[in-house]
Amino acid sequence: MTEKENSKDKLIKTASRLFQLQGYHATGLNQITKESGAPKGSLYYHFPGGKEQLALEAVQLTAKFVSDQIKCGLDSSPDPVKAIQGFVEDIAAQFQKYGGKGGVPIASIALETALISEPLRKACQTAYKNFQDAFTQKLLTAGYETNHAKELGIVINTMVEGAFLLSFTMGNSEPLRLVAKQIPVLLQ
Amino acid sequence: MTEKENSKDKLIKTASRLFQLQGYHATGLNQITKESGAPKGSLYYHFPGGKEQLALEAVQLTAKFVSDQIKCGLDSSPDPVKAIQGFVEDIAAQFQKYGGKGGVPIASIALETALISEPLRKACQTAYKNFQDAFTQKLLTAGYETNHAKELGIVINTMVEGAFLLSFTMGNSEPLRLVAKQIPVLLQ
DNA sequence: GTCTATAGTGGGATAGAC
DNA sequence: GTCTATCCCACTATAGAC
Repeated sequence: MTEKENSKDKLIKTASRLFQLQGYHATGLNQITKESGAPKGSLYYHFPGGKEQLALEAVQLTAKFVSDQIKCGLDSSPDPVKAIQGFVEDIAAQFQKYGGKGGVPIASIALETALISEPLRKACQTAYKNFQDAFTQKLLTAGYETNHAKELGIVINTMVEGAFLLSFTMGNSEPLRLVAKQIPVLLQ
Repeated sequence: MTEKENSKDKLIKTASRLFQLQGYHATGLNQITKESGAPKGSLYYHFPGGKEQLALEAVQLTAKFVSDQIKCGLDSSPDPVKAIQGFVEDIAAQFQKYGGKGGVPIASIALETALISEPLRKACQTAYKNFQDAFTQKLLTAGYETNHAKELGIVINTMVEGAFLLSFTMGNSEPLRLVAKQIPVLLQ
């Protein structure tokens, strides 16, 4: 295995960041190759499917990153209420650290491409399902009834996504913090 | 006053629909003028500020439409729990009626433009604030304490937006329906 | 108020050398 | 694996006639 980061990985990483920041249509392949530092001629070699394929792999990278972040965050406490609440508070803190200028993972690509690219829509769908599963698993481990845990996993995911979207738009972490505050009510 | 719809209104209405469906960058001014039926040369006469100004007025139109829809929906019952729950259920039903292909109001433009156009960001922010106020007012009328009503208004807004985004991406109204189901828990 | 033409830019994608 | 050149297309915006 190579120690150095190869061109393909650099392209995916940069694409992942730029798509999240600027959205799908506003991000050009020129900008991606330039900022990635990858050779300019290598894009269509690694991604014969062009922009769509690159976006697909970028979504998968973002999804894995976020998914790991959720699972790691939920390990902070055996109590699911404290763990999930703490996780959302962490997101709020992280949001403020970047001045609310970091973009919203997955959501931009999901909204822009769900109706025009079924592969991209499915990738975003899979991402969200994995997020939900992470919450659901935590609740199952804590003894929640199966169906209840599944439903709450989805609802928590919706709250976090919605709060992220609102905090981003308002330039203010209040929605994220308020969602964190309501977690105990929801999980009572 | 003119009985017929003027060109400016037709442009705003079409822009509002297309931006919601396709997003900001994927929607061209050519398509808007064509589908609106407005004279092709009239766009920059009515909107000297170009695409940004048109989008601004489109966001305001969408915002007013959604805001009225919320207020109207919340009038269905004096009980805030039933009213809000019924409203979210109505959204879910409406979502399914259009096969989940109607796009998400405000969110697409918010995500695509918040970092590149402060006027558009503020328009989206104002839209969300109005949505939140509608929920908050309902809770205040029902006797909820001021601060609690404000916080819940924001949280309900985040849940609806998040559920809309997830339902749209998953092509499934389940997130919206599950959020409706949790409203009584949240507002207990 | 509306029309046409066009400037000027940048997009995604391909071909063929190396 | 990488590079350069290039094609074709779409976009926003402006100028100037009517």
